[in-house]
Amino acid sequence: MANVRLQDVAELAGVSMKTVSNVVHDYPHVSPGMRSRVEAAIAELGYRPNASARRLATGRTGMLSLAFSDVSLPYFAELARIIAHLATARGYRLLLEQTDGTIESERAIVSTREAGLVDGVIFQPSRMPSLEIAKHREDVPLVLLGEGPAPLSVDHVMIDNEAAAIEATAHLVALGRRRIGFVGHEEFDQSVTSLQRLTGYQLALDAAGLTVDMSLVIPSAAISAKEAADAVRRALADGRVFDGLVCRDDLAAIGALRALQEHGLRVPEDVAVVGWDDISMAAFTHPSLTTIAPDTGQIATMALDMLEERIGGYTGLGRHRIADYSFVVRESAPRVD
Amino acid sequence: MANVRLQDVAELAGVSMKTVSNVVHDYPHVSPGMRSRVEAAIAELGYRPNASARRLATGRTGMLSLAFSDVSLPYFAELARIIAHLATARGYRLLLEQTDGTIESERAIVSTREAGLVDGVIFQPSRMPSLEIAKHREDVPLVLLGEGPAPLSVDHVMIDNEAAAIEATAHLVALGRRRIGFVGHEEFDQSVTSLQRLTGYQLALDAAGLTVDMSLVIPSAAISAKEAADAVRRALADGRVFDGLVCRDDLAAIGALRALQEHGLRVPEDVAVVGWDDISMAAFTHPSLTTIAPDTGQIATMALDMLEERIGGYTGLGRHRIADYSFVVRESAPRVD
DNA sequence: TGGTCAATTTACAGCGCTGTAATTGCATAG
DNA sequence: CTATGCAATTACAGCGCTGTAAATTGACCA
Repeated sequence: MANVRLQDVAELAGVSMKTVSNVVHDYPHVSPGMRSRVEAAIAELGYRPNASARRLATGRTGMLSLAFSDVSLPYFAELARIIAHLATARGYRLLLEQTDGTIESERAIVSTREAGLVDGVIFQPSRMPSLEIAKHREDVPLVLLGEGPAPLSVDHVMIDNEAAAIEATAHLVALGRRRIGFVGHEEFDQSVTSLQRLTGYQLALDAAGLTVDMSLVIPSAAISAKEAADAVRRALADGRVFDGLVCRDDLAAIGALRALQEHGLRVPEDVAVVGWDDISMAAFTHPSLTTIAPDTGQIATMALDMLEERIGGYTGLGRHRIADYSFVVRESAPRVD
Repeated sequence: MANVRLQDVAELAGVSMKTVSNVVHDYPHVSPGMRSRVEAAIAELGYRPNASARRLATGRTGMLSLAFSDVSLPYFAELARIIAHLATARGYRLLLEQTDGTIESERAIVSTREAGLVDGVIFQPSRMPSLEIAKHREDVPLVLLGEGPAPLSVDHVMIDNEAAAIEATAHLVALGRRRIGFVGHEEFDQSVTSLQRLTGYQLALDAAGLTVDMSLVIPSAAISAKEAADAVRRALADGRVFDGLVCRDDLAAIGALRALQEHGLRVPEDVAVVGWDDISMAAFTHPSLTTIAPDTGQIATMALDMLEERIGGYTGLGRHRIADYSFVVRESAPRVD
């Protein structure tokens, strides 16, 4: 059971280490006789290759790390699932890194203390602007998710947050809503994501000839259903009146739904609500959520494609890819007839 | 920028490799002068230790793998979050492995092809019985989550599913419910978890002098809100009548809530619902969910404690630890007055 | 019987770091 | 002024695998 080495297998089979190595790797030019002899020896000794040694010799780890604030946020969990699957299909294992949205952890992601830990990193920052990321960057291939355009020395994948926010807001306008609020962005220390969505919201109101009423822009102490619900409760208690709500994400929408219902307001009759992310739960809330659905499969694929190109040695400028999204209409803000 | 080695730093500082290594590791017996000289050289060259080489030399990887069916299930995502945090605090990084609940992937988890990939594995099986796990087991430290008691050569952490199911069911009985169903377990190929919960449900009904009506035991095609909702919809369309529902997990409960509401039934007035897991969403559904809340922090801590003992060389028999849970009463099955 | 060429197989030098054992330097005691 | 002991530092042999280049084998043909 103790550590069996390539050497041991080689001795038992009476061949060189390299031949055993070739058999293990299905190297084509190995004669059938040799192959079966070696395989027998491998089976007899219960040999298993040592990953660390292989990595040291080849310089590749076969691992990618995926970094974002918090896996327990459904959007990230669902994204992690997809990326993990695709990465596995490409022969990589996935390391999970949570930053909790603190800038220190984010810096730690970008400037790794150790070399040779992973072959590449997929990172969705929430605090660091890409300018700083570009500076801190070490020589590990890196692809950013969900960041805005910026001094690009690093690859990016994102959806057009602004356009999506415009679409969501315009949908509420088309439903005849006039007092449309925005819910769930950070109160201070705005993330780039929230900012882009807010911008789209404002642009759409503007285009519809509506003015933004700042009392209807309701920040939340954190990205969570709880904080969003609290924020909306306070706004309602405060006497704010709205007939439509664009939410920073589905969690905020779920919190808002809850607060509205507690307050005796009907969704969508009294207040129409649009969420963001299309987490799987969005189809099962009551009412179900109309929401922006980023094409996470495409996001994951684009990110992995670019990452593999970098790993393969590509050193061009940062690329900036826009992934698709769709607008999923459900009960909380039904289709316009 | 190219690879700087310990050797390079040593030459620049005019000392031996080992001294540099000692500085890097904060080895106590290094004179202050030497230390600062070496640190200057490290900074000048931008040296970063190579993880693979270190691992090969020490035999430790500093990585744990966490394996379960699917990170996008909220319970697992939330568990992963906690385990990742605690693991980080103990100096480990977490590798994510999803099995999709297939027995092949589960076998792959237990009988790793490569040695030296991770120092230990935390694994929540959904298909493999622990007897088979015990057989397939390679020599990587392993702790199982959520498995039932069984031929124990492997460590386990679980909550008392049966007792919790009894408590949940008894709560509905105490609310005066007499036609209590069970929702959301697998239709075929029952997971151990579902089985234990079903057993508790039956025992509690039995203890209350109620007979189990098999038409109220509603399996679901998969562990998801969607399938649970479909199953409940079919049951209702079928004319089945119930006034209480014990759900295999919160996802099933959320699906059930949705199907009941579509059918015009009020929760909890017409049907009281109890979920399981206390995922963070459980407090924000409408109505919020009464649910079994496993102490995931404790589960994670126990698992890591045992795993570290194994990594440290402990080779005793498998231990079987029972973690706490609490019963959280919310709107979907309110407190008995 | 060689000669030629391609298919197999091998020897060996690292990959970069750590553990062990040995060595050096230096202060204190005798 | 030497003996003693301890702290600081070093030399070096691996950890187990792979890539390279060279060696061997064998088939086939002249």
